[in-house]
Amino acid sequence: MNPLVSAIERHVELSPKEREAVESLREAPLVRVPARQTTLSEGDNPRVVRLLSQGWAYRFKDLPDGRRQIVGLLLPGDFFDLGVRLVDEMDHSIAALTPIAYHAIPPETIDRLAREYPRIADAFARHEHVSTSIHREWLLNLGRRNAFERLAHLFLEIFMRLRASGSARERECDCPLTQNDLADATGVTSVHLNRTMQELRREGLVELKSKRLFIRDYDRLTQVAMFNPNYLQIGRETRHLAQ
Amino acid sequence: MNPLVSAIERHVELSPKEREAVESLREAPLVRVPARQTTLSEGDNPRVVRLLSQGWAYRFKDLPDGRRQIVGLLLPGDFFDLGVRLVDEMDHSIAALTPIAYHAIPPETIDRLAREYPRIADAFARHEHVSTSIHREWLLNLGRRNAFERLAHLFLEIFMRLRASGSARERECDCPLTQNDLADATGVTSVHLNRTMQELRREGLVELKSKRLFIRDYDRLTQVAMFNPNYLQIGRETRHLAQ
DNA sequence: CGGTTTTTTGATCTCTATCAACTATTGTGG
DNA sequence: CCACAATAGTTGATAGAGATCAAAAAACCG
Repeated sequence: MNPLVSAIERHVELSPKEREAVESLREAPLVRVPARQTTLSEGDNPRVVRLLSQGWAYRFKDLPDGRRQIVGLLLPGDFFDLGVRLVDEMDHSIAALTPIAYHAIPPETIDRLAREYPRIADAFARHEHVSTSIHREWLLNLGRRNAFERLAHLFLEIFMRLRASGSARERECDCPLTQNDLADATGVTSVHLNRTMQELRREGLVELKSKRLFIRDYDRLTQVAMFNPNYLQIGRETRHLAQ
Repeated sequence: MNPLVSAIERHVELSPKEREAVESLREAPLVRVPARQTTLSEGDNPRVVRLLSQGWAYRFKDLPDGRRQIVGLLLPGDFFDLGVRLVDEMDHSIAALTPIAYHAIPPETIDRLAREYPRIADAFARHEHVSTSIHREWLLNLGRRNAFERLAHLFLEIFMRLRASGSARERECDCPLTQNDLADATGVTSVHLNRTMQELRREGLVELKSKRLFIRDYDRLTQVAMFNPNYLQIGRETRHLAQ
């Protein structure tokens, strides 16, 4: 199953015709960006809707003095801002984490699809809604969880999102983030992140080696992270697979 | 100028007919909620779109062990989740900060308005988009600013948002949050928040007394907060007033 | 294989949490 | 309008999580 269709079908069931319409988005020009390159900067005026086809990217913001915060991860099948056409200045930046390829879709195509197929419009809206819910969960993460819990939570989110798109195995998945990236996502320094990661490892909860994440104790991990998957709006059947 | 119309008109210019259509939202039944009451809980299935007419509210999430994080403020004129009809489980809760009154609008009314008046649909979308941008700025706030900078930033956001809706004076505005609320919004304890607030006062930046916020040194405040108003998408003319 | 990036370690400092009063302010019923 | 209760703000002492700085070890890459 390809992550693009499933990212939409996770939200609504599609008729064959609708699925075909969604698939047609893949005809939009494909743009490749090397790893670690910023593809969209705060202040830019984005002119197309982007649909991530391959690779991982992240949203980030930075402060004048160089402090940086990753505010979200983009996985294959994710849109970068469906509502972007309405906005004239990006409030944040987006960079490739790995080499990526995205489809550059003219906003009119999105509008047309949404107009012709109300269920697809709903799916787009839900996709945006989930992105926002994720932001809120991250706010809780940064504001009220400690480093250990935060990292546990982040790993679980990655694992759950990948599994929902069919890209994870039973208890492992890709995770191309460096400790530096993880530190920028969890709001700690990389030194402290390193120590926190060792603790997760020592506790037999999670291991990360050669860009691959291994969940060693799923139950205890969800417990220490106080992970409640409802914010991801993953359907019942998918959530069921979690057990 | 009433905050409802201006909240929409901030985003797009309306024709008299469009303005009338927006005004018609105020015919929706008005619901009153006493201060400090939770009006919508995580897990609930919201059936209407709510438009805050009077008073302040906040979004929050909490952890099983009682830690709580405020993830956003709702001011008069704000919608609580236009996209709510698409969702079957709230990912967060909403509570009244002061006594509030909101309009309970059937989702069909929103849909109809959006269908009939594309510019209003755009305004709705922008409103949602700004809410999301605010979440991202808060992520930066919690992840990378220290307590002093965070609080300075929060005060500026409140001031700027109120001023954009015409509810602030030159250098002061309402601010009904207790120190406990401010602590929950900035991710620190109330004791530490108290000390941070004293420092802001001592430095001659901001004062808060009897629920009223006084900006004592706007320039230095924006500087220490590293405040960049672009995320609020406040129009050029409004931003101009900031000086 | 040599150079770069990433991970790891140790020592020390600082910011924020915690706990436990205490004071001031606000609000309410008599 | 006062009295008292409840809420909100303040203080001090101490503990702990996470930051900082500097450098070494390990992994990765062309």
